[in-house]
Amino acid sequence: MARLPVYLRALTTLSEQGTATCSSEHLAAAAGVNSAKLRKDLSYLGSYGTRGVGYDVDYLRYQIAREIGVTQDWPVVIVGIGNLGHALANYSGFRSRGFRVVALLDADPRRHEEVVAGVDVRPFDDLEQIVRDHSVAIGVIATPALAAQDVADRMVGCGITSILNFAPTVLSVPEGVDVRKVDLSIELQILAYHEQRKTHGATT
Amino acid sequence: MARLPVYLRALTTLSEQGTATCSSEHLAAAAGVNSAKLRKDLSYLGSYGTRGVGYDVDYLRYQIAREIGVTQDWPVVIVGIGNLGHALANYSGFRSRGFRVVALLDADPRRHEEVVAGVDVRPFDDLEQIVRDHSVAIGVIATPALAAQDVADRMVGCGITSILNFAPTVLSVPEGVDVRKVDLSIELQILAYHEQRKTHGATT
DNA sequence: CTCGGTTTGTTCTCGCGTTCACAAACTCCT
DNA sequence: AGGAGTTTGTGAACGCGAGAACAAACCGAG
Ligand SMILES: NC(=O)c1ccc[n+]([C@@H]2O[C@H](COP(=O)([O-])OP(=O)(O)OC[C@H]3O[C@@H](n4cnc5c(N)ncnc54)[C@H](O)[C@@H]3O)[C@@H](O)[C@H]2O)c1
Ligand SMILES: NC(=O)c1ccc[n+]([C@@H]2O[C@H](COP(=O)([O-])OP(=O)(O)OC[C@H]3O[C@@H](n4cnc5c(N)ncnc54)[C@H](O)[C@@H]3O)[C@@H](O)[C@H]2O)c1
Repeated sequence: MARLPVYLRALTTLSEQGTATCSSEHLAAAAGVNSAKLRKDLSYLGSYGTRGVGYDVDYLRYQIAREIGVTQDWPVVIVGIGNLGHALANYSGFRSRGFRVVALLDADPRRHEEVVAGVDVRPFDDLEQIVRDHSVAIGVIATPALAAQDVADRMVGCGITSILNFAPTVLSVPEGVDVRKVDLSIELQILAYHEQRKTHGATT
Repeated sequence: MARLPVYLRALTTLSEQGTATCSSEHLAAAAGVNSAKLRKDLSYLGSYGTRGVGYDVDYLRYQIAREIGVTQDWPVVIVGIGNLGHALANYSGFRSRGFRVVALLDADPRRHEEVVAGVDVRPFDDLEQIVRDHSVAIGVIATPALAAQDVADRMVGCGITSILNFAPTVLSVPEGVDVRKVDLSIELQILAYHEQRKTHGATT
């Protein structure tokens, strides 16, 4: 389920606050979901709670982390080191959650002199070798929209099976490759849509 | 619906390619959805297609833009001009879609000397005045997680009713305020989850 | 040991979104 | 003008996730 990471973060927060055990009601409130939904999600992993008591925070946290795969170390490559690529490379929240940026790639030779967050920017053509050397399975695309499909094809071609795409394009990839799209303009447009309905008061 | 912006972008692409009219099948492929779903979504706005022919690209594009509210100009404030805030402020895709960044706010006085993308960074305490002067309805939070709830409260307090949150926290806001959350770590964790299932081959 | 209070795990129902399938409507060719 | 082919708009069935409700299990007090 896509909610497990949210639970994981809520549990981490609780653990840092010194909470040793918590009820589904409490955790659900921290995660912003219904308590019945939370219990159903957790029961899908197994019976890690104790009736009448609740869940052991650290134990449940480990179980969810194991289920998601955060106990492993995931090597990641980022392609397109522009505005967004810089921010992503500098983001500490990735490493702390088991994701290790092994390479930053860009097609622009002028970028290749840069070192961002301790990793030097390398030519995009190094992709195949880097993916092979580090067994990379996850790639991040932060290039302009026009280049995104080409980058995705190259990624798929050398064995990457999960792509996080920031470019505003629908990528076509073969079966078995997961793509998640983050489109900030669309997020804003959805907000604007609701905003317009609020003020304009359309009822239809 | 949350898919309208996707259709809008697909239509824009088609228009730039010189396509004057298109079938629901064609547009659905470009948007990555089922054609029946697309037709039902569009019929919700009205009957803008012609049977046996398809949809007039530019006409439909305008109708969707009007429905979403992209024909208007939406003033936006960004709070937290760190790594991510810089990238957002520099992003040209916002302005081209009707969103105008009227202010960049940060609590750190050292940031106040900076000018990012032609807009100078101002103290966070200027929030109320800026929102009032520009009738801002949409706020973007790019601060660390600990500050996010405080920032959201201040935003709500001065009349902002739509928030785009990049901090990894669940914000609690009163009824009537929309919050959309973008959490990149969660996106990666979802990919890792599927990745693990692929390789490890769990069947349960 | 028993009983009341508490909380999980699960079942059942409801509602929504998706998808199929088809009639209505339009174009073009003859 | 008429018919064949094409495409929209929509009614109906399907599937699935969400939420309510309840029984089973656990703890602690007496
Ligand atoms: N900056 C933002 O806040 C933001 C917000 C939303 C979406 N986006 C999207 O993210 C993407 C990147 O945005 P940005 O602001 O960083 O753009 P940018 O122009 O600053 O950076 C793009 C980088 O990609 C590199 N590049 C171009 N073609 C390439 C290729 N074929 N292979 C490898 N690298 C290539 C360029 O050299 C450049 O360094 C864009 O698609 C944009 O629409 C950005
Ligand atoms: N950088 C990324 O790529 C990335 C990716 C995913 C999520 N995030 C999240 O986005 C947020 C920002 O990330 P970042 O890398 O830009 O962090 P950052 O530390 O570079 O920037 C945060 C900025 O917020 C300012 N700030 C702190 N408290 C504030 C307050 N109360 N009011 C106003 N401004 C305040 C700081 O002065 C700083 O300039 C974080 O919550 C982070 O978890 C960032």
